[in-house]
Amino acid sequence: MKSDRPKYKQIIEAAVEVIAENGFHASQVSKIAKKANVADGTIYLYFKNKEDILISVFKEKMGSFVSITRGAIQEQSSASEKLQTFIHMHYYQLASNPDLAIVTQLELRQSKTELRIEINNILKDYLQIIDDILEQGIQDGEIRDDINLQTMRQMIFGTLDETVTTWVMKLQKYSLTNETNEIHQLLTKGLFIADKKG
Amino acid sequence: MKSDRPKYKQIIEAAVEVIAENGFHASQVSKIAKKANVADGTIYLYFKNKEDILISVFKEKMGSFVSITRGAIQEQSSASEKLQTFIHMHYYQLASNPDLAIVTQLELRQSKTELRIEINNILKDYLQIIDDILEQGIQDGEIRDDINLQTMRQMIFGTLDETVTTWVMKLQKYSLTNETNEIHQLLTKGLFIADKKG
Amino acid sequence: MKSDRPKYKQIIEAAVEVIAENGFHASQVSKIAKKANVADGTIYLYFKNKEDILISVFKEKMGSFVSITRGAIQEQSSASEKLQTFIHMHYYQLASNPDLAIVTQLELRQSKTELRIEINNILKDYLQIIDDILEQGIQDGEIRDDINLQTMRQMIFGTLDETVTTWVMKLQKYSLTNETNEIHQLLTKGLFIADKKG
Amino acid sequence: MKSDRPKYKQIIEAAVEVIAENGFHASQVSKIAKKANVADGTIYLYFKNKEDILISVFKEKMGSFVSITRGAIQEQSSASEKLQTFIHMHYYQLASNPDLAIVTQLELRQSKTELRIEINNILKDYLQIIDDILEQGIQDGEIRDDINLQTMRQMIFGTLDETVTTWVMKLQKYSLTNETNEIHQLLTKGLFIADKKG
DNA sequence: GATGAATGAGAATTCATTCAT
DNA sequence: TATGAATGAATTCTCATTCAT
Repeated sequence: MKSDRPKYKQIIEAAVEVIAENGFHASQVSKIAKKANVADGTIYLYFKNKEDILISVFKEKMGSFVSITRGAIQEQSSASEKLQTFIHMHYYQLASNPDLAIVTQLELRQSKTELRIEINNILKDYLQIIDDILEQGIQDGEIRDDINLQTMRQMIFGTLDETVTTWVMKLQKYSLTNETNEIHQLLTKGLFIADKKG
Repeated sequence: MKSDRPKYKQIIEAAVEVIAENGFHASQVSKIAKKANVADGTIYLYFKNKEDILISVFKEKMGSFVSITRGAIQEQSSASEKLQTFIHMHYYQLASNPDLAIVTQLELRQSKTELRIEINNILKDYLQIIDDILEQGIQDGEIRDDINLQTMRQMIFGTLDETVTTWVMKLQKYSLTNETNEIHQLLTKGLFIADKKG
Repeated sequence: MKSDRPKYKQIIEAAVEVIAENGFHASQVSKIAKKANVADGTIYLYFKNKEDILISVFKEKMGSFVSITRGAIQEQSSASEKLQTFIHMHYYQLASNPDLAIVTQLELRQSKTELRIEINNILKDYLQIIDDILEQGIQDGEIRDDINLQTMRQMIFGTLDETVTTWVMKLQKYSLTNETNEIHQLLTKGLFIADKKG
Repeated sequence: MKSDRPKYKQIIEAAVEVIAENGFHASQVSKIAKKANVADGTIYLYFKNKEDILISVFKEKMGSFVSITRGAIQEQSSASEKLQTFIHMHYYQLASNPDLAIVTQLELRQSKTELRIEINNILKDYLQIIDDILEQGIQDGEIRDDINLQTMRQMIFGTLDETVTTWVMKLQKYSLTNETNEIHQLLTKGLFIADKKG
């Protein structure tokens, strides 16, 4: 399996660094090869083309993202706690990998539309975690069942994504994980004051 | 003022069409010039460079977006109604301009990081509308004051943005404006069932 | 018309020189551009791609080849004289343009098979001259009518082509035009001694 | 002797097939290796480089061409019969190996100029057969002695070569061997009607 | 202002060849 | 001998931008 070969990982790691530093378009394949200590041509033994490197970085990282996040969540019982953990892990993992955060929030979006579709497919596994939490919450009577699950998931992911992008664009000057509680509050209880809801 | 000159609008409109159809990178300046019925060189009498076209499309469209949206909102009194109107107008305006939606949700994101900063600046006027609604809501005691206004705005914008992007990527197969109520509900009351909040 | 623009001819002439000197594959487009005193990109305003330069060189030169040869031939009356003139002109024109001879006899053959087909099409006008001579000769009772005209043409062209290629490969060390009479004799009377034929 | 080793022949045969099918330039060494069921590197134990494969194919095939042709010819006595047999064998052997015909008539010509010289050397043994026939014919008084032997040979070979190339490019749609008699007639008696010669 | 012919920088990718095993 | 993973040189072509008219 190609991802077992050591050079594969070498190239992936080099790519994250180089792309975060220079942006995708300014990241020449030769630059990535150099940082990975392989020949230019070697890249093409592992990746179809330059875009495939980007996709693969995302796939690879998303894979561990998913398993780590799932691991953390299953230690929680209620949907509320699970959501809290999801938010925390999302922020935590990106905050711990600023290079990766730059790649996912900025560089990955610069790809061609067709690529975006592939990216979305890879994202599905991750979004499924949200869906699972929501489903449990609905069954437990914790989460409202009068609204489309997909819509709820879009709010959650859209909110997290926007907050991370803002944080990246503000040059990561503040703690992202500190936002966890506020965001959890907002997502679960909404903008409006409860009394007013009655 | 340059935007009064007839060819300026011609080029802007041509650019929206060409970019929506081909994507930003595949939209050669010469293609835009052709569709606008001007010479290639003429583009550069109105725009600094190719990116400036993209920015200007966004600025131009955002300008009218902002004034139309503000117009609609001021007819409402409560923060809740205003937010509802904001959501509706956001969806409505993009749904009425599918080409523009493609440009804002997909193509505009493909720009270089430095450009994204400029885009964010243009966006500020639009985001200010959200902030104004939130401020009023807080003052009126309608909206919670225990959470950072910026955070709330990020949730609102992030949610809208994600829902529109999903809609564009799903090839606009369903009605976006129909989502207005659900999204308003979700944003204001949150995911969780009110009873559970106590 | 593009071939009227001065740069077109400039590039064609530069290409003949560069290709004759270096061979087609070793003739970088940039080298041709430099010799033609135009920018690399300018080449592509006049030619589809590198192969198109080669084709165009051939087309252009063949065009004048055809008209000059036709002009010379029409001053002759008998098929025999016309054939003699054809042979002479073929040798004379290539001997006067050693660079062109290298291109037609060696470099042009190195092109991809699909290209060879296009080359053959261009050649048709030239081969038609032979056919015209043969037809006249047959009608005049000068040339045998018991053999396929195409076959006769293949002998004539094949013989001329082979003699020129040999001359090019022997580094043009002898006079090609001096061969005219012998070749004419051979082609018209054959290898065998007439007496023996009876 | 390297040509005794089994993989040598394997590679040669694979090369003929691959080159005939794809053309020389599109015939990657790895493709030839795959078809020959050897590793890429193995090729280089038998051949200096990719061109050497092409040359060796030609050398190998030409070798058997020469011996088969010589064998057939020595059964004939007169120069006329020998020439007839030579023409027949030339056509027959290429018509029986369409792949080889493609390689000799089209692909082999696409090689670099230096290579063409080496090819010509290999060809010499074959051309010598023609020279031998001509020499005998001259001594026997069958063939004219007023014309350079080399020139006569060029006519013969040029004619055969052109007819075969035409046949290959016309996708081998007609019988090549059927041409034998006409070509023999033409070469020996010439284009012109005998009566006219006097 | 308007034109559009000319410019020229810039980088992904292939594939013949090598060499450690 | 045989392998095949790794190498890295080498070049076309595009297209945003300019500037003489």
